[in-house]
This record gives sequence, C-alpha cells and structure tokens, in this order.
Amino acid sequence: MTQAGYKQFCPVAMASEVLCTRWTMVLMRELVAGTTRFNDLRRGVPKMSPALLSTRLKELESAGVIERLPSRAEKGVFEYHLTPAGKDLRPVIEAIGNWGQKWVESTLSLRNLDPSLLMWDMRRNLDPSPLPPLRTAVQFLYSDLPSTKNCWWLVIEPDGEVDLCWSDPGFEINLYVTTDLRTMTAIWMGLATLESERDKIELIGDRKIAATMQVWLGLSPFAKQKKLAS
Amino acid sequence: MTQAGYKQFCPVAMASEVLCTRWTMVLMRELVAGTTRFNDLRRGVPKMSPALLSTRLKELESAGVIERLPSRAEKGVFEYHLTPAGKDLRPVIEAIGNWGQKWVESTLSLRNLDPSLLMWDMRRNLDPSPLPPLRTAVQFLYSDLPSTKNCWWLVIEPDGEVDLCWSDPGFEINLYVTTDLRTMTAIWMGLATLESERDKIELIGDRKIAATMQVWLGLSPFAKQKKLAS
DNA sequence: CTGTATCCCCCCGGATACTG
DNA sequence: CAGTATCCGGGGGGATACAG
Repeated sequence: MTQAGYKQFCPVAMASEVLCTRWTMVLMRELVAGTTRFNDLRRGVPKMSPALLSTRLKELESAGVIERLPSRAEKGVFEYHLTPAGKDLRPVIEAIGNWGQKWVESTLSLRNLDPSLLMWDMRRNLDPSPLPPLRTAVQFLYSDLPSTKNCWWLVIEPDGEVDLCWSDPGFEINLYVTTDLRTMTAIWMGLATLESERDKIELIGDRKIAATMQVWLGLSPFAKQKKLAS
Repeated sequence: MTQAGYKQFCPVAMASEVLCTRWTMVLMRELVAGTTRFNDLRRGVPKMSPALLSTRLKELESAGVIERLPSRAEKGVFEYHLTPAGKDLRPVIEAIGNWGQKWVESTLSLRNLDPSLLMWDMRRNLDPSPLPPLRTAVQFLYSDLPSTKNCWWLVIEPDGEVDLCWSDPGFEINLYVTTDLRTMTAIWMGLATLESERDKIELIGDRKIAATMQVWLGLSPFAKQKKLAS
C-alpha cells in the first residue's frame, strides 16, 4: 500500500503517496471540515478502527499536513489542527467531492445510508441564522429504522451552537420531522428537495421553523454541484 | 483496499473508492495526459505490474471513467479513452499535482530520479514551435549514469511529432546536452532553470536551438506552481 | 503489442480488548 | 476521553512467465 511508494518524481505521485491510502482522503475531509478531536473524528469515520485512525493521524503529522497540539480549552486533551499545507488540501477535497457528486450514481451513494453519519453531518452544516434567538429543538424520526436508532434530536442553542442527541434531551420540541432515512439523506445531499419530497416527509410543530427548514438545514457542501450521472 | 468500500454516502468517500486505490491516481494522470495504449501506459507507470495495470483499467472502465475501444488507426489494437466523467477528473489531478508541487519537499521528489520517465515526460510536453521546420535531433547524455541508460535522443519531426530513442537514431545531431540526471529533472520540474544551472549543464551544437531550449523544453505541467516546502 | 495466468508473500487493516 | 496492544486472516499486489 504505502508499502514502498511509486518511485516517481511527479508531484501527483508524491502527493498520492500521502493522500491515496485507505481511509486517508475520507479522514482529510473530516479534518478539513474542522473536526479536531480523536473521538469526534471517530464519529465522522465510524467504520475506521481506532488503531488505523491513530496510524493515519501520525502519518499525516509526519507528512506535515496536521499538527497534534494540546487543547487550549481542556487540559490533558489533544487536538489535531491543519497546518498551512493541510489547509491547502481543501481544493483537493473539494475537487474530489464535486466530481463524486457529479458522476457517482446516486443509487450507489444511497446504498450507504447511515443515520448517525447523516445527523453528524447535519449538525455540522446547520445554519442557525433563520431560527429565532431561542433554544430550538428538532426531533428527527426515521420511521423505517429499528427503534434503537430511529430517533435523533438537534438542539440549537441561542448562541448558535448545535448539539446532537440520540436520547431525548427533555426540552420542549419545536419541530417534529418524520420521514425515512433515504429521503432525508437525498434531501441533505441535494439530490431532492423538501418540496419535491413533501409527500414523504411530515413536519409537525412550529410553522415558521418548518417553513424555513430548507434554509436552516444547510445541506451537504457538495449539494450545489450539478449531478450528471443518474 | 477496495476491499469493501467506506460505507459512506459522502461524495468524497464514493469518489475515493474509485480513485484512491494503489496506483490509480498515477495511472489517471497518465490517461488525463492523453496516453491511450497499454504499453504506452506501462512506460508512464513502469513500476506497476501489467497484471495490476490491467485490473485497474477494468475497474476504471466499470466505474465509467474510461472506455476501451478498438484503434481507428491500427486494427487489432485497443485504446483507452476518457469518458466525459474521466475528462472531468482533470481538475482533481491538477489539484493534487499542484498541491504536491507546492508542499512535497523537493529532496523527496528528487530521490526518485528515473531517466526513462523523465525523457518520456519530456517527449510529451515538448513544444516544437520555436524550432526550425526541419527534423531536429537532440542528444541527452547523463554523465552520472551507467552507459546502458545514460544516452537518449529526442527527434522532432517537421510535423511536430516527437520520438524518443534510447539507441542512436543515426540522424545528424543538432544539439548535444550533457548534464546529470538530477539537474535535468530539477529543471524540468521547474525547481531550477537552465540559467541557474548553467555551470552544471553543457550545450553543444546549433546555437539557436540551444538558445531557445528553455522554451521548447516545455517543462512539467506543474512547473508553474510555486514551491513552498523546501 | 496487448494483455493473462499463476504463484505466493507480506502486510494492511479489521476486530476486540484494554489502559492511563 | 484518547488512544494502545495484540491477534490474525484475507487479499492486494509484486514478480515472472507466457499466450493470442
């Protein structure tokens, strides 16, 4: 794999030695998105074993792409931050993501549904600006999933911080969203809209919050890229 | 590697399943550069075994990135051509190459010197326009290499076609270039210039051809990208 | 020239458990 | 929370020879 390198002076080959090993590009997407802590990275890359995650982080560090630094906020905790070289990988991630959005068939993408991944991404890209300056709680119920994994809550604090819960936070719920996982994922990826899927999605609660959902929902960073593959 | 996929609907993950397997990105660079035939691809990716090359080509074909078509020119010969999806990978290759040029230390790149690869790339990017409309033959002698691999000839035909030879083509030689492989590679990569290395490179022959060498040499597609890593 | 066929090693990386 | 330790199997892919 990394098992020797390509022995080519070409910059594409040299960069590929760093980036094109298993899981690395997906991990970089997570880092470029701003995740800094080990267990947060694990949530973004749940199928990657912690051992391999640790290995890759060290490789990226020695490649000069990330730095491991003690957290300013909490002592005894470390954070992984992009170096300038790492920040400069954003165009690479964007190019790959845009290509994937444009050319990978959505039937293939939508074969990989995962509610925790979807909710984790939704949390990250949620745009609180159209919401009232009060704590807002939204419940997502995926009617096609077993009860252990079908109910999620997003809690948007007045300061704009967003929390994701998998157990009832106990707050008053301002909006109940009921749909199936595939529909919600397609909407979030930009493959469909709330409008186009309105017969598959049920919104109950505050009408203003429901009306602005297409805005505060945020969507995937690649949702704007036009799709050309079926 | 491909051994299961990432199980993520994210376009970055889906695209990485196609692109981020061993050798694939380097092979794509070759295809994006316009190489179409199996043995030409082998020259561009010499350390890749033919079996794996064949496997990757099939994977790329089934991913919809390339098409295998019978050659129009020669019968019984097949060619690999980019599909629209494949052509759309050019920005991805460029992003990765530019990042590599900018951030991978040149001492690392220059550890992977290879005269046949360099000459093959030079052949491809050579710009015949400043040369006279006659057959032009240039000999490259790498004084630091064993005699089996130290002498190469580029023959530029009047129609602009460029041939690479590793045995004396027998034509009159218009320019003799003598240097070491590292210097020539650094120049071609844009890490140095003919001017900056003039004490390490000897040009004998037609003075006009020598004078325009920095132009007709063409350089790597990534040579213009500024270098930030030492 | 354009690939296939085969062999086989090695090591990648998945799983799981555990620790400071 | 932030990783490490260990085990182990499967298969990726390198090497080589050969075939249409």
